Amino acid sequence: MEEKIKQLLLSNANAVFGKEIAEEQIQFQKTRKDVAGDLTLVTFPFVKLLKTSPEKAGEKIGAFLKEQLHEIEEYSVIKGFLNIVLNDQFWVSTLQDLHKDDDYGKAKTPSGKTSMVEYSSPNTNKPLHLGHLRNIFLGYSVAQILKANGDAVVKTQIINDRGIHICKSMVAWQQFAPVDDKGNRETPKSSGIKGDHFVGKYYIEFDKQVTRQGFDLASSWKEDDYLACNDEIKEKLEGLFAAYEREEDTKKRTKIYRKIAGMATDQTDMTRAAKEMLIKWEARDPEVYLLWNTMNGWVYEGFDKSYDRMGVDFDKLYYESDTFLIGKDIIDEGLQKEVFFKKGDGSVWADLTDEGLDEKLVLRADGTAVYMTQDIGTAIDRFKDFPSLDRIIYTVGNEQDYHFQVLFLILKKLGYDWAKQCYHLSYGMVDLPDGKMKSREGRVVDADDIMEEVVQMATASTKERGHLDGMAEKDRKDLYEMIGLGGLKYFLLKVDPKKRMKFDPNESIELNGNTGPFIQYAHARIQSLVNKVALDEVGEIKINAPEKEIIKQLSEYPTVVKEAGENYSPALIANYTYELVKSFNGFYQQYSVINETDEALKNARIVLSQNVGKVIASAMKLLGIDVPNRM
RNA sequence: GGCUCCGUAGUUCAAUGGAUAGAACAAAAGUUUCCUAAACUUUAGAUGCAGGUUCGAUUCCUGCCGGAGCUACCA
Repeated sequence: MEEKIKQLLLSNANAVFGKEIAEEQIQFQKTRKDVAGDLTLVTFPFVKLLKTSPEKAGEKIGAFLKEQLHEIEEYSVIKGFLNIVLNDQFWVSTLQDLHKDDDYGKAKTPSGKTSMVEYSSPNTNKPLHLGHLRNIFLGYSVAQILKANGDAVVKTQIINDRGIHICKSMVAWQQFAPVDDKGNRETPKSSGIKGDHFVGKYYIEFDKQVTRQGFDLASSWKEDDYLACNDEIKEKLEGLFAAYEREEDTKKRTKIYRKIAGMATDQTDMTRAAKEMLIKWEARDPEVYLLWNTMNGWVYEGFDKSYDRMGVDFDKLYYESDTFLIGKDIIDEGLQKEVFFKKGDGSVWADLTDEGLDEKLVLRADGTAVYMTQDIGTAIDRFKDFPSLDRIIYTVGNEQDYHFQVLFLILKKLGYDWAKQCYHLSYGMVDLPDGKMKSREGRVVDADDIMEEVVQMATASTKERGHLDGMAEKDRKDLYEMIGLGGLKYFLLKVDPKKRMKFDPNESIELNGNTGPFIQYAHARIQSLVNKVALDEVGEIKINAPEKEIIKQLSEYPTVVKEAGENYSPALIANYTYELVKSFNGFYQQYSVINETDEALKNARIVLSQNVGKVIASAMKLLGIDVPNRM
């Protein structure tokens, strides 16, 4: 309808306004709740053009439109706002149309675009945490939304299975894992710990031990009057040690301790062991490779279980152990082409100072790859694998904004046209009440734990309501999962992805109010309702104001799906659905559907309810959330 | 220090430059002979500060105050 009015005004601009107008001047918005109207045109933009008051402009346009369009019942002008009331017939046919549409909300024609969505880029040295959950749910949902908008979508994952951090877990396991009487080290199987958690335990152990070693080393330097250090470091260390001994507050003391240890950590035996292992790994040392394969295998077993519970999947996997080699080749080529340059120590850099950025390391002096090396390789590999690819969407936290700015720039400098089609879907961090999560220090909300917890909560509150008489045990279990995970997903997706969000593990995830279960409950109730009536033939339909309001909301759904796609924002879908459900709940409370005596009105309410249910299910599907028929 | 992002009810979140800044939770008070009360209805409560642009600013610009991130031969 908006489009119809827009076209009408544009093509009759001379008749109505006496001159041509620009499309941007025609601005619609939703009519305020307390004002009669279904559609509001903002008339301020015409004031200057027509040299008249906003009221007069509104009158003029209103009169013209009413004359032209039979759908317009009446209109009113309040200040700069032309409020248009559409007649009931328009809304009845709107309802009938969307009722017939099984794919309501989705694009009617393919966009012709192929989009790759990367979400989840786990390191294989520790289990997933709450931050990954936001990342994974966000990326999965964006993939669904892009599909709904007609894209062909490839869901992918980049598995960071190599690098110094992996070597740290490996070194720690070699050095600290308990050995049984047969001489075998502890494994996930022997310890009963899930594989990813098992490896993560050793990564944390590495950090703990290396910190202690670092401190000890620095202390020994102190004994020897910092013989091993230059003056600047010596001075700093002296100051830190003095502060350490003076400080009484344990927390601050720990902080200083870490700082001292950090300064010396690079020189410890453990760090050296990890670095040596990385070099051996890149040289494909058989022993190191075996260890690496074994430990990564443990982690994948764990990840698979987690992904399965999350209900997400991938079409194609990329491993950095493969793509870093491509990256290294490209670095060579880039050196030839003088996109990169080599420093005296052998390290390779990209000079981005002309672009207002700094120099960026792309290969270490010892020849090993850094993150950037493999990210270059991965991108190239992807466009090789999928020649029809139009764009890659990287779902990665905003702490890496700079990294992606640099990556895309380097790809462009290397001459890849598609670099401009790469988009960093940058989402805000999940904060705990006392700040950021630090996985290195083990200060995280674990993904498996939080999933389990929220399902437990869903189980408890569902049992409490007791709506499940006659339901099989298996179905109940599935329902608890659906509600728990639905609550968790909705919680993480309802917030604008770009914004940082807070999560308090002590306050459990809310299941009342603006939540997943609130929406799931509305769906269950609607199913229960429509199951009570025969729906084969829709007879005559009549609507009143309350029905009209909800039809209006339903009619906005396709626009919301489109906007969610354009903005990569599942939050828009979540908020829309919440508003829809709130309206419907109010309606449901006040008016009876199956006891309505006016047949035409009853028909309308049944069809309306059914389609609210349809849109709820469709919208939640786009968020990766399932909805139950009973709860 | 440089660059970037963020400051909205007690708390967690909304608001393409548009009308009287919306919800939820927490607080207070109600609604079950009736389609699932995980619901519904009331009440109270907010744009960090100071300027500027605009018919109109939570939104855009400048400064200040407060918080975060990046600025690693970490990932």
